[in-house]
Amino acid sequence: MQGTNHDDLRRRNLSIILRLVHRGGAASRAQLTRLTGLNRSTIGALVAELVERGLVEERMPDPTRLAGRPSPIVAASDRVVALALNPEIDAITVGVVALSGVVHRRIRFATRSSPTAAEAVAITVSIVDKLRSELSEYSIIGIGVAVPGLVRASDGLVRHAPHLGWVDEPLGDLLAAATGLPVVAANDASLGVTAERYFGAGQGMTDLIYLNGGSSGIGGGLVVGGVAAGGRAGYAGEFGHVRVSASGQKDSAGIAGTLEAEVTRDALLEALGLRASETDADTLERALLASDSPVVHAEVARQLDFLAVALAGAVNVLNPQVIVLGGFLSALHAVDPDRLSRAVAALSLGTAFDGVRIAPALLGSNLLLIGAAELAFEALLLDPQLDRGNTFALSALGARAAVSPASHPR
Amino acid sequence: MQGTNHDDLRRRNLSIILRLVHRGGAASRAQLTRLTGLNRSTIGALVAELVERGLVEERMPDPTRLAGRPSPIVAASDRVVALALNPEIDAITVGVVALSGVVHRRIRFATRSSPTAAEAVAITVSIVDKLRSELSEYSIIGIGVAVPGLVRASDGLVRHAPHLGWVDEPLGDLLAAATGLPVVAANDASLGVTAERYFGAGQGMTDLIYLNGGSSGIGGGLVVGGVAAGGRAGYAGEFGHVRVSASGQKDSAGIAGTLEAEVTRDALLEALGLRASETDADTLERALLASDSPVVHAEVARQLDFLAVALAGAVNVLNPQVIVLGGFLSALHAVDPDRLSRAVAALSLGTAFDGVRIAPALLGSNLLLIGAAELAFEALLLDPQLDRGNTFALSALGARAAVSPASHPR
DNA sequence: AGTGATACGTTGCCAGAGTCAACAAATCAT
DNA sequence: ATGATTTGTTGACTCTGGCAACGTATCACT
Repeated sequence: MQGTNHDDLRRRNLSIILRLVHRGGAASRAQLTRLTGLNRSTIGALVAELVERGLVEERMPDPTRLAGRPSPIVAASDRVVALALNPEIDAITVGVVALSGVVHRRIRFATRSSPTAAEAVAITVSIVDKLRSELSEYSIIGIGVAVPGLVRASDGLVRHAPHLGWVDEPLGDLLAAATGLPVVAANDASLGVTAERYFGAGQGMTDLIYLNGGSSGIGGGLVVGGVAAGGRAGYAGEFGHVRVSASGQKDSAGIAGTLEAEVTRDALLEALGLRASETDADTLERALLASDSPVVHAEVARQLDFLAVALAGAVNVLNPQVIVLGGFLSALHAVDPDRLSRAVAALSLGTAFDGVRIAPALLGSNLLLIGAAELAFEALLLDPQLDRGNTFALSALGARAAVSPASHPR
Repeated sequence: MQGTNHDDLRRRNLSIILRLVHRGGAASRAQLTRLTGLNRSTIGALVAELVERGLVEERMPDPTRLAGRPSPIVAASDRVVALALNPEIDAITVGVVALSGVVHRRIRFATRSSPTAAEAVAITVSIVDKLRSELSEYSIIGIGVAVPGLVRASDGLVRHAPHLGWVDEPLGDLLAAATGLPVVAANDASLGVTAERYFGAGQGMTDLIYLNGGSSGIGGGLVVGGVAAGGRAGYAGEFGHVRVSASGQKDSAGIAGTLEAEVTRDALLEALGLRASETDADTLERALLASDSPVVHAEVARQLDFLAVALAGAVNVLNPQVIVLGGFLSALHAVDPDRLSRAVAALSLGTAFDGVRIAPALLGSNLLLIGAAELAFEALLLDPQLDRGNTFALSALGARAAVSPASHPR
């Protein structure tokens, strides 16, 4: 329970304004005045400080059709960026995402085999090194990592990433040492919920559930009472391992009858007669919608019914406003939204399900990059007055081979 | 996204101090200084304001064995109270709970049959009326109601309380009109979690799950990321209706195979050969522990295994620090804690279950009164500067029959 | 075009809250 | 009794947001 003093007050207000323009998009000063309830002069002073720190930019007019003096538009800067990293089985993806929401760059480096943590770091460093000249024009806040597995929130230790074959890999520390930048890492699904919550299907929601179906399982995340649920150690959101059936079918963790064991993309592909390697999310959805095979329909119905058990459980316990489905779960939902709705309704309390919307995820392939960048931005959003040694980090990166990280000043 | 101005700052700091002494018990000024990080002089001023408002009292010294000038002890007032109300099938319980945590009074009014909402209000008013002289010495903040059913958080409308047979009863409005006091109502289980969180087995926890087993079902509540989860409309925490089995056994809401359908107190009593009416929670626990009947053991094992399914699901999704079990679930747990632990471990991700403690609820019969009072105190804790017209309310109460509530000033 | 209305940024002054430093007070240790 | 230590108290200070008057930029109507 921290007390609040004068400095905190300023910080908070700066933070609130920066959050507003970052998450809500550009806004006029007048709008900020109304949204925050602060005085015009105060907004003026706060915006001025943010401009001076290079965090926001003021664009003039904007074709306004209102009477009165036009209000300058305040927008989050394009030049303040976070690096986003997403290691996967067959590729490392690095993104350069601006505070304004723009994804400046997105580089996918395909790997022959699943990379080790050290390889992932090396590849990231080499990609970033190639971008040096471009990056030198930006202020780099830090690196956000979306890991397909369980990550300890405190230090970015990857506890267990089954698909990558990583166990207790100190990815966060390795990356920080190699780049000199602050690194934050989290589970990919929980970053998906962050992205969808601020920029996608969950905008403005305080209670939402997000489930993502990937090739290797089902993950998810949740927002409860406006707070992203991390749990005791950041492992919350593992909807895939919730039990939904009495069958003996086991999932990747060896637990029987779970959502992940019953609802799989592979089973859908098999029913459709498609190959996993050549089927992305959109193709799958189109194929499912186009199919009139009774086998496919039966499989879809079976999976929807199991999905409903998990969703109903979550509805009863969390009484959310919206359930967002991503990946192949979105395709599954698209085939027969009514069936899913009815099944969830049948298995949940009427009052709790009342008003719950089931919606497909809106953000596509940039989802994880945006989520990961958001994670890195969080420190800045929390304290816009924080000094950032971005130039340093970059030079450190260039000299990485020659100088040991420990010898850098600071 | 509200901005913070000077007044808010003061309010926040007052709020933080009041919360600290209310929830953490009495503390010296020096301790408050350390806890909040605020300046000594600031703490002095803030405490002085709280004293002046009658919300806290300063007791002198306290046998301290430290060197230095002794610091006055700041304690929440005994004279600032909330009324707590808990309507049940066979009784109405009214409590007078002080901000200090003391339960001044607890009056149980047995009813022959399940009371209607109007009857509950009438009984409450008459009980409060009898306490008039005692209450006149107190400052009454408001009324908190713990309802065994679904309550809309915004206005205290009881949507559905199956055991009382209430549907859409505007209990909150009725009580407010009859007493002139602010009324807040919530589900009894979610108030249980509040009470346990602040004063019981969940002290200091940011992520906890609470399940309570009552004679008529299983309810619960949860705290996620330090925030009590209410959900979209305050219906969160209905663990009883989560599906745990493929059986056709239906629960009170007509859903098959749920926790509430499989895990019941009646089944335990039947196995033990006991009568519901003459068995309270303690008796049940003792009987279960003493029994060596294989029938009883089998039933306990069966129920524990189903309970484990629900808990494991919650563990996977929420990654809590502690699971608190109340009511007959506490007794069930006491019989074979290891079995439950092992079963939950087997059904949840190792990393997510790692470090989760399963503990019995600590607060006994005052649980709901404390939780309900806490609900009523919340407004005061949020804004200690709020003016309260307590004297008014009391006189209004006495004159209730003669004067219509609308004609009261303010 | 000219004029008024409207909306908004700017400026200088003010009030309130927390900080700071010096001092006083109350205890323990020697 | 003296000093060390911890803490409350007091008044000067700083910083932040509020406020009101003023200036400015647009729209709408004549």
